[in-house]
Amino acid sequence: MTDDDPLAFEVFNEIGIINQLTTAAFAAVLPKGMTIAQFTVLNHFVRLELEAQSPAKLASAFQITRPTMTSTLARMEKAGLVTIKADPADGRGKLVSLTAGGREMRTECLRCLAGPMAEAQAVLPEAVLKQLLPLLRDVREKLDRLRD
Amino acid sequence: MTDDDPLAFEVFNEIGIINQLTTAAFAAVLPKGMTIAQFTVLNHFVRLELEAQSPAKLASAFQITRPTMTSTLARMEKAGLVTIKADPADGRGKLVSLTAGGREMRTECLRCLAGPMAEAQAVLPEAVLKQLLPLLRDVREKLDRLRD
DNA sequence: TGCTTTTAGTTAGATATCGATCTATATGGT
DNA sequence: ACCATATAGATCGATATCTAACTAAAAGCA
Repeated sequence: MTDDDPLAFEVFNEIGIINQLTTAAFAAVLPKGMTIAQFTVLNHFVRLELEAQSPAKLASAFQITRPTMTSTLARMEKAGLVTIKADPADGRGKLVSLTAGGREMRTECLRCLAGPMAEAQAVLPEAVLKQLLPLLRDVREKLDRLRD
Repeated sequence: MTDDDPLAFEVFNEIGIINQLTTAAFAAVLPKGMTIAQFTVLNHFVRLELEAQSPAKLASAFQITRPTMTSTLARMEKAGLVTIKADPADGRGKLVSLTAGGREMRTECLRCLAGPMAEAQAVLPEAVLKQLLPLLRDVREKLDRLRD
């Protein structure tokens, strides 16, 4: 807003607002009971063609803490979107798998997201997005490396 | 991650991750009990040199809903960071003001944030940030307009 | 004036998120 | 083999966020 802020601060501020606007818009159109967090998990399994994955790996893939993933997975299991079994190879671990219902829900979510997505793409010039993507990837990777 | 995603989707995804990384890093260093949301309110008052502001205007400034602002302000009032009075000019409204304690807390937060901020700026080339800022502002404004 | 609509704020209920802490199991070093 | 450390999950308590629904007051309009 003002000029006396560090550049990075203003960048992070814009990013925060954009994140809020997009997640709110997307969440609003998802099927009743579905959330972005849950959709993200469904999408992860399908896109990477995973059979089974541990909660810890899922948490780390999305940069969230294990307790967060525990609670999200519990809701997803309750909703019949995933199954959670003990890991036979590791007494501490669990293995999460997608159910058929989870797969269908992911497809349904994609259908629901298409509208807002198209709206966004309609107002955002492709040139801007193409410029943004590599810059954001660079920032994300550098911040990610900073994390440890 | 994969190539078959719409460009905008990937951009929003990167933005989401960056947001998560930065807010987590900043939140971690704030004084006990302080949060990003509360700091943002403190900062807003000081930067814009506001005497008093209604909760509704604050909510709209940060793109959050009024219920969210209600709860954040309630915690801030309890912590002695702001005062909340009835608006004499509008029977429905309230007026929020910073207390001396709130002002001090904002300064203290800035001190705490300086470290992580410097770390971030150290790894993020200024050139990249300078390129990013106008692009992000453009995207934010367009998405914001889409909201209504 | 009086009714309708809009706006401000709150309350309730839900999810996501975190840090701190606990239990159980695995791993590593002596 | 044994003990110390590290890792996987779960539990707890807190905050931020949303939508839906409610109350009260202002604004608009006939």
